[in-house]
Amino acid sequence: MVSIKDIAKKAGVSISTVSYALNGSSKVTDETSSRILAIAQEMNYIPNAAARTLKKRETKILGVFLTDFKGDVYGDLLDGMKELANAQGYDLIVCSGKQSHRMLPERAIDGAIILDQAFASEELLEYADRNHKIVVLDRELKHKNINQVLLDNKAGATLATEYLLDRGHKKIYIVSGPSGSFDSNQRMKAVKQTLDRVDHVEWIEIEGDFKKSGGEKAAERIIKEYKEPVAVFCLNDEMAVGLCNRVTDTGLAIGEHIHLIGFDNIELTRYLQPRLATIDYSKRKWGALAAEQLIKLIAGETVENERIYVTLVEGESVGHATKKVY
Amino acid sequence: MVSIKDIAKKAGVSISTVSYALNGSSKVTDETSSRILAIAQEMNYIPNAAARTLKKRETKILGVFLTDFKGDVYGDLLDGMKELANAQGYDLIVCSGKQSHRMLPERAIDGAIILDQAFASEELLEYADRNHKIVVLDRELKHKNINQVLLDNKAGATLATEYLLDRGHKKIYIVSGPSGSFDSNQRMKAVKQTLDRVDHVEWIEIEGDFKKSGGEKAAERIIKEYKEPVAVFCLNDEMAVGLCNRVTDTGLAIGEHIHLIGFDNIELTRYLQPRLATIDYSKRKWGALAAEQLIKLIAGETVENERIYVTLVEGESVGHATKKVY
DNA sequence: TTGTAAGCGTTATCAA
DNA sequence: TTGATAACGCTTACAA
Repeated sequence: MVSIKDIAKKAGVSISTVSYALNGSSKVTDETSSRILAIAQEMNYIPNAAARTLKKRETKILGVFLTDFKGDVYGDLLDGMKELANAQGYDLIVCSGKQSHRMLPERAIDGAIILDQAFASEELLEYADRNHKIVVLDRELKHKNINQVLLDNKAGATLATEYLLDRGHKKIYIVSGPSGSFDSNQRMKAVKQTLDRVDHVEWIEIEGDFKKSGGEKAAERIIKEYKEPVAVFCLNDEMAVGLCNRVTDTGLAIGEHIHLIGFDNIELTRYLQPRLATIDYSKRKWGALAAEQLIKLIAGETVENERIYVTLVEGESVGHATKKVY
Repeated sequence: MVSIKDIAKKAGVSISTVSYALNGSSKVTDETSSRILAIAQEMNYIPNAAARTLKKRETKILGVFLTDFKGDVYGDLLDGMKELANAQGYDLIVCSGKQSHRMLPERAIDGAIILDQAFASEELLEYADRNHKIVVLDRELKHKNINQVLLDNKAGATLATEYLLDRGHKKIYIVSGPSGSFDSNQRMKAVKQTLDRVDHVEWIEIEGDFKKSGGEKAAERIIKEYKEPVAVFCLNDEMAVGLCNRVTDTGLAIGEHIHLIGFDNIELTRYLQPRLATIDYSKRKWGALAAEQLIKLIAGETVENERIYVTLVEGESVGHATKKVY
């Protein structure tokens, strides 16, 4: 491995001069500088990240922590983060699993973006106490070293619920996420608030898991209980997909007997028939904003918590209820 | 930041004793050791990765390089890698984009797994020459520091083609991947070999891109040229999904007018109607094997190139051709 | 069993 | 403008 020492020897200068030259400092003459640069090139010099990090106490790397590498939400989100990070001179790495948590306290990364309910809040607070910078996308956490960039779940869930109500539906199933999920809980709360304000609407909560299997299970129950057209709000699209899938085997039709709306607008839904009504938001922007906030935190700037806005996407999966008189 | 120096001071021992204790060396008495460990705990000591790496010249981190963070193939593949890596004491990080390449030469990782056609082979060979360890999943590359773990594309493409032939199809469209893709080229070659051996079969190649849009475009051409039932082999599932999607708008039916087979068995296809015939392989095993080979390379062991075996998954997307007499 | 000290490859301070 | 040198936090050969 060739180090600045080797270059210094070959160039007949000191290591500090080499370091300055390599870092483009104006302290060294253009002449020496270009001579050193040429030698470095010729010797195939590559700086050593560990040494630089040890000295500078920064890696210029951001880490994102995910529950697993599956999941349809991640693509654009990560691309958005990467794009912004790169533009600011940072690299982005994606990690998953408990083992990789150590990267933050051991300073293998300059900061972390969290999208993993399995990453305990207490652990995050510990790291924040040690002055590590964190952005959370999946919970509320108050700390000077932690910033939140959260979806406007309340607006989204309200939008979806009102959409069903506007179309005259009087019986609504809500398929929730796992009980620990922040997004699920927030969405559920908004749904209840909205429904509590109206009369003559029956609603039933079914506990789901944010995965396709949860939607399938919910479908089974709904089919069994089926008497007349009903509406269903799956608190995420992935469950809506599972539900659709399960329903197509039966005589019931989405958008006619079962009126379905989801949340997330994942790519997969574009391949559903009929098109799924859902709640949309820019995953790319979400990622970029998270990265931006993290970089600001690292730079020592104070930042406000941010909110990602959502919109309703209509779809033929929700039709009008057949009129009834009470 | 608390370092071993601080612990040494508090414990009244030297830093080397602290280091030995922390690393569980038997050179130090259990008594001193546990005293030191207690103090370390109490002081909230966390080792510094950069310092350790600088000294030991290893990070215990493996890097995977992907084209982007989208793509349906990755989930299980990455989980498989992570699982094996973790079991062997390694962490896995996922990187994307040219900027992150530096992690390998700068020694921020101990080795790399490549699944990104945009990562030039010349660049990889340079790194290999510098003694960095690499496993490639998307090309053939001969070097003592590079190992290949490739899909058995030939077997898969042959299986798929023969499946269509067995069912009596006489006109077959092949939708290829982008021209630079190793997988596409290998699959295409096997298709041609198989088809060259039979008579009375007409086949047409359509250049695709391995993305949904490529399948959609191919669908448009096939629909325009449609006279009687035809077979289509999309060289990956994602294009098959795009093709299906485009076809459902027309009067033509998959499995009846257009007999379709894909390659990859991505999760998405499970939500297609009718079920897509395709070529399957264990993405999890593929990932695990890649990680295993890389770790062996890093350990200095010599390893043989490996091959991932594939199987045919039948589906209603391919029916029997209506008999014809020539 | 414990301590001393060198060294990993950088950056950065201070002198020259 | 350049050079000597300390320091970053750790591991490890060698000495005590």
